[in-house]
Amino acid sequence: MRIVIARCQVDYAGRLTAHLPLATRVIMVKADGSVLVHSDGGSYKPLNWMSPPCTLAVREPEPDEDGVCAVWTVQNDKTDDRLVINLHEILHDSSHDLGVDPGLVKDGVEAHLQVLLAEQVETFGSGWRLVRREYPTPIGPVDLLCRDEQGVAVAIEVKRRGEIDGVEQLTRYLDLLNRDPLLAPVRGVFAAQEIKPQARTLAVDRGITCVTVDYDALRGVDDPTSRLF
Amino acid sequence: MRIVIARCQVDYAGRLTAHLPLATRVIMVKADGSVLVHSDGGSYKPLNWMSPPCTLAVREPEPDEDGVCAVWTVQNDKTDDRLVINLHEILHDSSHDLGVDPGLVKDGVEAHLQVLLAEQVETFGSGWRLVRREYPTPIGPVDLLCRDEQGVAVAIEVKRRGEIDGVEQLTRYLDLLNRDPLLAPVRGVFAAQEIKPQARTLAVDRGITCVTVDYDALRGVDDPTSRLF
DNA sequence: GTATTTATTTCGTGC
DNA sequence: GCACGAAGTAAATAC
Repeated sequence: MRIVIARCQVDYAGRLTAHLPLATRVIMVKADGSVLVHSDGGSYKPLNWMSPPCTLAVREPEPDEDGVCAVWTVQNDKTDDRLVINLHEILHDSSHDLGVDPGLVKDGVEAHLQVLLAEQVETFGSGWRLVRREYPTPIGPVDLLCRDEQGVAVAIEVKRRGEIDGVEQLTRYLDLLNRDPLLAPVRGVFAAQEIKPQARTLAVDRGITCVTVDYDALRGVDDPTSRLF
Repeated sequence: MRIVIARCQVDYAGRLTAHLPLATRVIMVKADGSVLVHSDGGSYKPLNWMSPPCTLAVREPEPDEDGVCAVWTVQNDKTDDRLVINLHEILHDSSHDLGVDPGLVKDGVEAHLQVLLAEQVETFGSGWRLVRREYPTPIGPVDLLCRDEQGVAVAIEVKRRGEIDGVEQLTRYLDLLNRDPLLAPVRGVFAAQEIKPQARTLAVDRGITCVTVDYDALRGVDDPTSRLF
């Protein structure tokens, strides 16, 4: 990992064209050759960057390139994406051996929510039972297929954040499932930690029940031995 | 901007829980208090981070925290998201004044594609004319509304990459527009630089015409004085 | 390998 | 300020 702090001007050409005027920024060059240009604010996203696989070439400035002390060209090895950095003044330059990172361990994503709800289908109503998780259809699996207390089939779409796309997806599943005489009529439930107003409106309009689920509460009831970690 | 290179262990708790085992990494602390933890590879995305607004608190290790030389806690000011960094060995620590960044100038996104197509509706067929760009409907504006060579109304959805969502969106617009007796019948055209097979299948099934557009060719014909820069 | 879905998405834009 | 759509989306996962 090489870290350079420099007054520089950056141009990107590839899927779009972007330009950064002359200013002081941090340039990170990673072991795989990828380059990140960061400012002193904003989010975790760099102002400009080049993803691996790519190659960094350094050249001296031409006589007419006024004030430039070096030109870095980072060329993607597979596409014609290119990043050109005109360095005007280098304020810091250091290299460090970091080794390979052991990587991140995660928990709490949609998959886990689906597992928890499958274990606790009574969240939706007393007497409900799970038919199966990832119930297959020709256009993809439905998250959960259940039977309610009266034995009526219910297709449940699980999202962390419920948006309009999820309602469209569930609608397509319901259309298909209702063609199956062994299942029909099939009701729909849209379950998410948070449901956007537009999504809720569309769902209700289509006769789909919206359920807001509490992830922490589900996790609290969860059997600790089945935890991901 | 403060840059620290250290052997550290990182834990995030918030919308999910994530853990980074002990390893050497780069920690960036930006002027707005945000923190980024980078490894020497992967993408431009940090392994772990905290977005502003947030506050960094540093404390001495407890006697039972073996091998830890400092504990950094980065707490989001608005949510209960928290990042805890256990520093075991600091290999580098420097601070730099970068000033405010003048920001990025972009070109080539969907908006520009829409402008180019609006200027060159004959791309779709000889004799076509533009009624208006961003034609309003109750559920949002249609990218382009045109009349074909026979005067039939056509709603055009423009995307850089044509996916199934875009077809769903155009379908909703067409449903609405076809209720307007002054417009009906309204045809649909799905225009993108690249159209995914599934999206194409769905579009064709719904009687929507798919058009693959060449951005470079459109730009080549473009009047240079109307360019964004 | 390709296609699909998710994301601690982030980021802009319109209301 | 909130809601929605796009992103040089990137990254993980299913097929």
